[in-house]
Formats: sequence, structure tokens, C-alpha cells
Amino acid sequence: MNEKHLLQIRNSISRFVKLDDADWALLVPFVEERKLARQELFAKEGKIAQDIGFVLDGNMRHYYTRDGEEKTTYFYFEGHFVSSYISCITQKPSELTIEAMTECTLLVFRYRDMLKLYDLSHKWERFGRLVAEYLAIGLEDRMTGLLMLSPEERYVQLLESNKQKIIERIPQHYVSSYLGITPVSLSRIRSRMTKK
Amino acid sequence: MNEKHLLQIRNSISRFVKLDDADWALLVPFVEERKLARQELFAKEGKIAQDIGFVLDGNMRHYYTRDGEEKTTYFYFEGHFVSSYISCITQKPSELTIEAMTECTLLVFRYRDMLKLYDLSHKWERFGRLVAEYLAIGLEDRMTGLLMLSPEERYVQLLESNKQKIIERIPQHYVSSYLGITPVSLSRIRSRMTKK
DNA sequence: TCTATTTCTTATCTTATGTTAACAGATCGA
DNA sequence: TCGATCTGTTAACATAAGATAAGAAATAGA
Repeated sequence: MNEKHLLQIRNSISRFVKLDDADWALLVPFVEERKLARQELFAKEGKIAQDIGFVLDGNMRHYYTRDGEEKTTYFYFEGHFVSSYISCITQKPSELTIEAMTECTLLVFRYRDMLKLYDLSHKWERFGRLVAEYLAIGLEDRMTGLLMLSPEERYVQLLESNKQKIIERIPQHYVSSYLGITPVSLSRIRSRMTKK
Repeated sequence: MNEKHLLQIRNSISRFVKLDDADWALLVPFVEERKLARQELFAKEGKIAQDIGFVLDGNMRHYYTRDGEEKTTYFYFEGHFVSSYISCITQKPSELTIEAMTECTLLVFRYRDMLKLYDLSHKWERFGRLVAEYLAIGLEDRMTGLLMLSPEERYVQLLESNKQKIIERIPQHYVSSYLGITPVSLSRIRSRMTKK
């Protein structure tokens, strides 16, 4: 196991809770490295998700399928966790699919092992709470944007946010899906904005 | 303190974690009953939220203000918790206001007391995790509806959900706000549907 | 009870979005 | 390298939503 990679995930976890070596040692045995080829899936609609990933390198997206069409609603970049988290915590079949958009390197552990840590350790339980809270904060923010802003305002908000990677590295028809509009409509919004 | 009311909140908490009497005794001293008049506020935009409420009786709504207009995005009914939760956990000023739509009876405790319980007890920490996960599940569901469904489909989904109370007891212009559309547009959707 | 306010519907007009299609340019993979 | 695929733009048309206003019905509160 690559020590440098382990250090990266440890640092990311430490943003939620301060881990001493003993806490950390509880997780390490469960972590393994995994490579995904472009277009390979990390989670699949209809299957109960088991894995939590940490992106060391590459980009991923998740999408829902509706009327045979893929609606991409989230992106994952290096240094962030990736999972069909709702499926993990509910233990119901995932409604979303997670796909590698580029070749990816991940560190992966199983959610059921995380549950063991929750049982073993108050500190890991706290980590679980803080992760869920972090997720809720992001979702709330996203939802209020959808309820209160026009598509054009949402695009401007995305431009002005700290999510430049989405604009820079993601094909536009996925970005439009993220904003809840069609690719054609996003193209028009962009063209209207440059004319001003 | 009304024992019957305490039992109600204890039962609601027990849906997340099984509490023995000792666990329960940790929270009880912090709980007090509060009445709100119609239109009285439970949380206010710009203020850091401190309180977690449990609705014993009455209806509440929360709204965001934008361009001087109130956008109502959530409702609270008897038997459910009410809070500007994001403001509590981030300790940043609330972006939303919570208002009693009818006269309300609540049980209330402070979030900072809940944080004490998190520190004291692994089991209460777990409760915090499960509550945050529950919140995330609800938000994810709401968000995907907004991204993937048309306003009309969202209205149908609401009709078919277990949220009938929203349709039955809430003025239509608040429901339209919850769906992310104008009252006029909701009225048209309803009229289109009855003609079919 | 009576009045003021709130709630809901309907109409008109404007505008943005969805849909479909055509095309050009970029990128991928053999 | 070359052809196939992917990506983004633009156009034309249909449709639905937003804005505004007017009026009817329901409700609240004195």
C-alpha cells in the first residue's frame, strides 16, 4: 500500500475529526487501491452500493437514468470521497450510477467496515455524523439554488463558486444536466452572456 | 413538564436509536415547552439558530427571502422536528426564517446542549449521525426531483407521496413555492389536470 | 355580522426553455 | 493517420412558465 496515498486520505479525514495513530490504525487494514478505466463503473443503478472511494486521481460523474436518458447530477475530483452514499446508508438499491470519466486511481473501503468502526469507536461515529452533516449542507445549498434561481443565475453562481473544475474539465452537456437544463439551453445562455 | 408530551418526543427519537432510561435522562433536563402564536418566528434570517424544536401541535413553514419575496421551501407538522439545522451545525447566520402558520405547541432544547450529549455519549452521537443521514436522504430525494422532473410531474409526485398534509393543509401559493413555481403556474397545472 | 384581507382562478402578453435537426470542429481510437 | 464519434452552436418551432392585472370566493378578525 502506497504510504503517500494513505497520507492523502488520512489528511482528508482529519478535516472532519482529529485522528491519532490508534484511530487511524483501525481503518488502514480495510483500505485498498483500485484503478478504474475510462467509463468503468464504481456504482450501478439497481445494485446496493458497498464501497466508499477516495479519488487520488481522475474525474468521475454520477447520473440517474430516466426515459433511457442519463441525467448527470454530480462530479467527483481528486481529493474527494465518492460513493452512492444514500444507497450505502439505506442499504437499498442505488438509484444512481457512478462512472469514471477518465482513468481513475482510488482508495476504496467497504461501508460495512465503516459501520464496524462506528460501533468500535465514538470518534469514528463522530466522523460519520460530520460527513453526513457536510453532505446535507451541500445538498441544501444545491436545492435552494434550484428552487430560487433561474437557469442563467445558476450558471453564473457556478461560474463564481469554488467549483471551477466543473466548468474547466467537464463537457458542457454534463454541466447543463448538473444545472437542470438542456445542452442547447446552456449554449444559448452562454451566447447571451458574451453579447452583454 | 407534561409527561405525555415527553413520551411523544422520546418515541420519535427512538425511531433513530433505542434509548434506555439513562440515555433519556441526559436530555430531559434540557427540554422545555414553548407556545408560538400564529406568525410568530422560531428562527430568523441573519441570526445564528440555537434551538431544536419538536412539534406537538400546529403547522410551521420555513422560507428564504429573495428580492423581498418569501420563498417557502419546507413545512413542519406535529410529530416532527423543526430547526434551522444548517445554521445550528455550521454556527453561521441562518439563511432561512421559520414561522408558525398556526398556533403551535413545541418542545424545545438547545443545539449546544445536544452537542454536550454528543460529547458525553456514543449513543447520542449516533443519534446525531442518523438524523443527519435522514436529512441528507430527504434532501437528495427533493433535489433529484427538481433536476429531473417537470413542474407538473413534481406536483403529481407530491400528490402521490406520503405528504398529503402539504396538499390538504397548506395554502396553494406556499405549495407552489415548495415546488419551485409561481402560484399562477400551479393553478394552471391543476386546471390542465382536471380537464384530462 | 360585516369588512378587509387572503387565496385562487383566469386572461393577456412576453420570454425562456424544450425539441429536433443540421452542421462544424474537436477528440478518440483503431 | 484517418474515419467515426463526441461536443458545441445555431436555427425553427411549439409549449410552458413568468409577470401583471382583474375579479371571485373564502377566510380572518374586529
